[in-house]
Amino acid sequence: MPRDGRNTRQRILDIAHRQTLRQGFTATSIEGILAEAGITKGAFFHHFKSKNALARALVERYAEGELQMLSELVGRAEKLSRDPLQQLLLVIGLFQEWMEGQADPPEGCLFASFCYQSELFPEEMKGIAAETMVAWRQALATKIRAAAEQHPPSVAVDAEAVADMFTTLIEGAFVVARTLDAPGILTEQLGQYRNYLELLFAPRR
Amino acid sequence: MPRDGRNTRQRILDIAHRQTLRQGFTATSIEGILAEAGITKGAFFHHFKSKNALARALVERYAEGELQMLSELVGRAEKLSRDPLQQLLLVIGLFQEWMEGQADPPEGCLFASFCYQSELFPEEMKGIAAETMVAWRQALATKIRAAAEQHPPSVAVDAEAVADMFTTLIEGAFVVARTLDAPGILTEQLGQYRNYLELLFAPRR
DNA sequence: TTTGGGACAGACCGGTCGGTCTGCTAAAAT
DNA sequence: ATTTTAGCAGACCGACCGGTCTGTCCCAAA
Repeated sequence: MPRDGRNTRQRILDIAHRQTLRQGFTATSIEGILAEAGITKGAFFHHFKSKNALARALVERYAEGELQMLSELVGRAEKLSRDPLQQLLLVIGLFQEWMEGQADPPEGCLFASFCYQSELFPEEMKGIAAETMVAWRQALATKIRAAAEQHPPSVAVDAEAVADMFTTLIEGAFVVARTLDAPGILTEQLGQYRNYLELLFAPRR
Repeated sequence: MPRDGRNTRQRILDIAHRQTLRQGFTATSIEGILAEAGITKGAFFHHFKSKNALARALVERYAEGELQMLSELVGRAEKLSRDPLQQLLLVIGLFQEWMEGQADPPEGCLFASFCYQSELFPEEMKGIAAETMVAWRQALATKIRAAAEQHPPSVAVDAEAVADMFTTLIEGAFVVARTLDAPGILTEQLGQYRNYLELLFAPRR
């Protein structure tokens, strides 16, 4: 095998990812990627048979990353505490911690970027994003149900809805943070979510 | 004055709005708008001097609508109750009511659609969106502070953060709802928000 | 009745973008 | 040493898209 092309492929994906978050995938021209990567069309079309193939690779890679982060966070939380409520709070806290520790924190969600252009791409791409979100929902909902058993909530708790609130807040926080130029919104809103969970499962005195 | 061109202008804006939510503004070609509107380029460029002017008009009109809805909801809530907490809950409830009553409920937020392409447009367009979001924040934060005075919260309440949660949840809910093909997410998450507010200001027994 | 301008129609142009194709180069396999 | 092939370069093409320009029609004011 000749020289290793995986570096080039990764660079293309990285650059395309950043540009997509900034200008959307449609406005992300292949030539723009080439310019930033310092390569030519030959290189690009050697790695991706079309621009849509690049889109697919982008969301697939992103989905894998998100799923990996989910399992890692849940795993760590389960080792740090036995109580499901604490595990929940830990998942959120560890997520906040991770974000604040990032050198260049995420500027947005790739799924969100594509979802506002959904008509341009095959349905299956939305399916990949949907699967990822459902995975988070299920993982968190399981913990929420377990927490509700050990800490009888003061009001009825819809586990799925409370779980979806996590994804919802993150997606929304990206939009609001970008619009207001206030990156702090993300951790702030996750703090509110933690607050909500604690109130939900707090013993009524 | 010859025949009235305001109808045409409105139709262009309506069609452009819908297409932008579905494919993003970049992929929304002028010719695509013309085809759906049954007009020609002459008509379009008579009403808008450029495609970017159309973008501006779109977000301006949208911002006006959002501000009007804010003042209308707050006004109605203030007439329906004297208690600031109830007013808050009413604003959310009335918003839910309005959405469920819509023949074709909103498919997304125009600000969000533009924010994921922010690099393509002048900064002032983001400013318009920001002003709108800040208006909601301030209106809600005022109510939240008033509610906190009359109903001493069980934990510290960051009025701005709790207010921003409304916008955040809506923006996020649009993304999640579109991705999961589950339009119900929006009212569901607003229900969680109401829940949170009630828990925040509930008397501890 | 004339005329001026707003409301369009539609041909046309220049640039950009996705995609193709041919060919070069270096390293691994034989 | 030769062959093979992944990795890449870059000229080229056709389609599309934003924008311009000229011309037409219609209504209102003079």
